[in-house]
Amino acid sequence: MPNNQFKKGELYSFITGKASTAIARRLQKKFNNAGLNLTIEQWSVLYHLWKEDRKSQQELCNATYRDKPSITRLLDNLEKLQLVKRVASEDDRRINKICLTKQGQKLQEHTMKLAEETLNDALEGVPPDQIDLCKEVLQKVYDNLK
Amino acid sequence: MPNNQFKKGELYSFITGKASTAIARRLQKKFNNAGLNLTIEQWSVLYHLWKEDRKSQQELCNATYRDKPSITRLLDNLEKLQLVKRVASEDDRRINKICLTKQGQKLQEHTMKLAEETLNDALEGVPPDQIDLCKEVLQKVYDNLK
DNA sequence: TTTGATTAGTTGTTTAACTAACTATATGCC
DNA sequence: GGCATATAGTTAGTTAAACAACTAATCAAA
Repeated sequence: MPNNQFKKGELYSFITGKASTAIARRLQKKFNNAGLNLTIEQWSVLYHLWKEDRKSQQELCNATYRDKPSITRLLDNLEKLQLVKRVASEDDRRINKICLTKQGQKLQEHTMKLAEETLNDALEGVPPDQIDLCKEVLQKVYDNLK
Repeated sequence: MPNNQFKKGELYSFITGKASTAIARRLQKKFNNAGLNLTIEQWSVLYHLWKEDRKSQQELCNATYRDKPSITRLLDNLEKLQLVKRVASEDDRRINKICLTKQGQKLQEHTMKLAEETLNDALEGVPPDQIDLCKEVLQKVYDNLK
């Protein structure tokens, strides 16, 4: 086995796991320490609803890069936590519009602050132009695989 | 809510999810298409065993950034597939040395080739120096959060 | 207008991550 | 030797991802 392949393997682990899971774990810990009973996955759904409410489940799939069953279950749990409500669309009865509850809205400010902190922790000492370039590379990777 | 926070949110989603899950999904598909009954997570454990056999479970935890229960279950499944075997250490009976079976060894060449293909697909058109810089940024992120 | 295809969402099943609580072995100190 | 502590690994319970198979509503074309 040529050594080259293991080098690529290292690169693979960088891209697929290490940094991204570290960020998610850090944010999750901040949530837990703040007494917020919320998973990162649930937060990532709320995030897109804070930008624009009343999205359909399909729109949430596209926004969060998840498939439909994943969104169904995440919304099940978010409804149990009374953070969102499914509201049947009047125009098209197949569609659920997902609405934030008061409680769901209230979480925005605090959790976004914790997310910002997490990113600041993560990116400390990384120059802005390198952040931009890294973002470009990751976007390119995503586009390449679309 | 200042718009700045949503910009950071976008960055967050770039780093934590999009590209990395796209790569993993692509490789998983290659495995499935090749008729390999193997998850990416299982493969990532085998990967470290191919580099060096007879690692303890704790060493696999460190190598793969997983906790002990995760490794326990992954090894349960890898044992079911008869790709590895737990062998009690003679020096310290708390320790399991994880050994590749013949079948486990045989998977290396094919799957590493598919992983290399996946990385080539993912990184097509990205100059090597940008790949290196991206890798450095992700390493820095990981170190910042350690 | 009815039939066929498409779209939106749900359910079932398997695999995996994370936390907490647990057992068993080893180590260090008195 | 005996006790406290640390280390290696397992088990239990919840949440989530991926895939396949499913229901219900809509749309389009004959």
